[in-house]
Amino acid sequence: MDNYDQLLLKNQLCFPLYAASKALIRKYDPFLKPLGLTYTQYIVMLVMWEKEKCDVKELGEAVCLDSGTLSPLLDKLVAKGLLSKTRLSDARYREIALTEKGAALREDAKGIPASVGCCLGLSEEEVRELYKLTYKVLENLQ
Amino acid sequence: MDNYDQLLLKNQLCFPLYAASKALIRKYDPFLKPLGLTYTQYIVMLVMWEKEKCDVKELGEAVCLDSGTLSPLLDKLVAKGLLSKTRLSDARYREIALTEKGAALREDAKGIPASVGCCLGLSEEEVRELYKLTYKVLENLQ
DNA sequence: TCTAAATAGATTGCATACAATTTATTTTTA
DNA sequence: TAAAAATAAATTGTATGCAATCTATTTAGA
Repeated sequence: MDNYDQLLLKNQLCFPLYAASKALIRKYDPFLKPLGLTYTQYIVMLVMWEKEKCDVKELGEAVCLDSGTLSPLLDKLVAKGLLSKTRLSDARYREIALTEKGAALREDAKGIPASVGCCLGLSEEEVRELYKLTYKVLENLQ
Repeated sequence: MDNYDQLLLKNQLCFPLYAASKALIRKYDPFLKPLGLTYTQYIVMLVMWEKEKCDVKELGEAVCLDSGTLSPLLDKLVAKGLLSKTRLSDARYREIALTEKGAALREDAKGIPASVGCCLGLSEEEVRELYKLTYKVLENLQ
């Protein structure tokens, strides 16, 4: 352990986390393509299917994205007819809301988690462990 | 467990993996800024510090990036004087090599893994477990 | 109440990512 | 050996990410 070199790629934790994340995101693509969604758009729709309506900041906190990413992305989802964006009485806020079309898309997405999940090749316990550890990292880093 | 809804964001494994990866990458920024590197450039330099020289494809496999990302990124590292790029006798290949300046930068990077590692808030065993699981996912998805 | 501070969201600029295509070169094979 | 297939790297086009800044509005405070 004396010669343990922290600068070797294989001794870095960040790299497999980064690479696994990218690889997993790519696994969604063939399932999301028929729905006309990108991965990031899918994450946003997941939150909207839960919340029905919210403002941009609240949405951003839920998906860990700032307005620099969300603003143009929401415009695209509005253009697709999946979401709507309106000014609130406090005109600094925008209300993002699910449209009927957006709500209907949920049915088409139902099978996706299971389809992707089986590519992982992890046991249920390993999935739980990975889930727990990544959330712990996420919370500690925020 | 009957009402377990796979489409809830909190029931997705992909999201904490994706968000933790982004959060961890951002932790590197203040340490990399003095070296004039981005996170992706740092990952590439990690490999070059090990290999000294290699072709673009080999590098791409090591860092899980394709030529679409690597070509412009390598041009930037060459422009910074950290790497060199030359044609090989088989003129389809380019040899990417560490310059003296690039090799010297390694000293400045030595403390980075430890600096970032302590932000994680994980025990050594948890780090090992997360490392193992993310590599397993990465291998299974490739 | 008038102005300064605060706040939400949009915009700008730069750096990835990656699929798909293109270009340059080498290897195969009919 | 000349055309076809294969291969490495570059280019193109689209979609993030995010820091930094800007704009519009609202709130606080002298």
